[in-house]
Amino acid sequence: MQAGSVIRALGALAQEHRLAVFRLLVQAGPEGMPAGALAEAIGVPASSMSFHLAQLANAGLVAQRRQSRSIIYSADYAAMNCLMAYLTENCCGGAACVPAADCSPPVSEAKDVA
Amino acid sequence: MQAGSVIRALGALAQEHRLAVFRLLVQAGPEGMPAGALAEAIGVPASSMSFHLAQLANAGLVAQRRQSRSIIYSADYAAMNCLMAYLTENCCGGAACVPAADCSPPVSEAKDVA
DNA sequence: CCTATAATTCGAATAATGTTGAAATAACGT
DNA sequence: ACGTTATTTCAACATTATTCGAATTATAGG
Repeated sequence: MQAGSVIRALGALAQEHRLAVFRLLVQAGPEGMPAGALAEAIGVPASSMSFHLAQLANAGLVAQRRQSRSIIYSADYAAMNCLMAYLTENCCGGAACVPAADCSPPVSEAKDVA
Repeated sequence: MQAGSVIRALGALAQEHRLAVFRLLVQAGPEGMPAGALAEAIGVPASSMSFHLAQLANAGLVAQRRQSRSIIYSADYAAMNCLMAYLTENCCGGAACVPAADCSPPVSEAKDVA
């Protein structure tokens, strides 16, 4: 995976609605969900959802197929795997960066640090 | 890890210069690198680098410490691990999404798209 | 052919990010 | 205190993202 693709993929996921959509699609499995259902689930107008889905598709994170009048989107698990692989190999130095890591929130998470 | 933190981390890495900086810092190891060296390595003015480093720090991906006149930045491996963990658990469904995955570029990828 | 449904594209406003030089801050040596 | 070096902060500007209604395209059924 090339740096350019990685940046597109990261950028696609670095947005509230799109991250939510992608997670919905992962949960939905290979069957996927139609665009309209996603728009309703997330609570954005159809045109906005279309924009976000285009970003995810451009990043290669979702696939689309037409089924009658609906367009069904589904998560591309392989692409997600590739992204993870890149982050592991090229950003984490080829192995689990650090033995364990806690991952529990340090304080309140409300104000964030500087 | 919270969705908000994840979005900040993804957004921090979803930028050419910042991804490059982060990878440099990972390579540099725990010793890290001073801001000036990073600016020169990437080829951006000091004020721009400062901006990007602030984004990475805000996302919790890098740590900073002062050493004499320099401020040394270093990758926070644990944070990267947490991000990976979130992506795996919440986006890939708790396991390696798909058995293998090829990850080889489809065409030339030389020019990269937009 | 006409109507209804499902999505996308267009366009134009608003918001968020990225860039940079100049000024401010911090640490050091003299 | 002064000058030098290393970085950050400020402020103005440029670029890119996001939002969403209206218009458009595509499919299906009478």
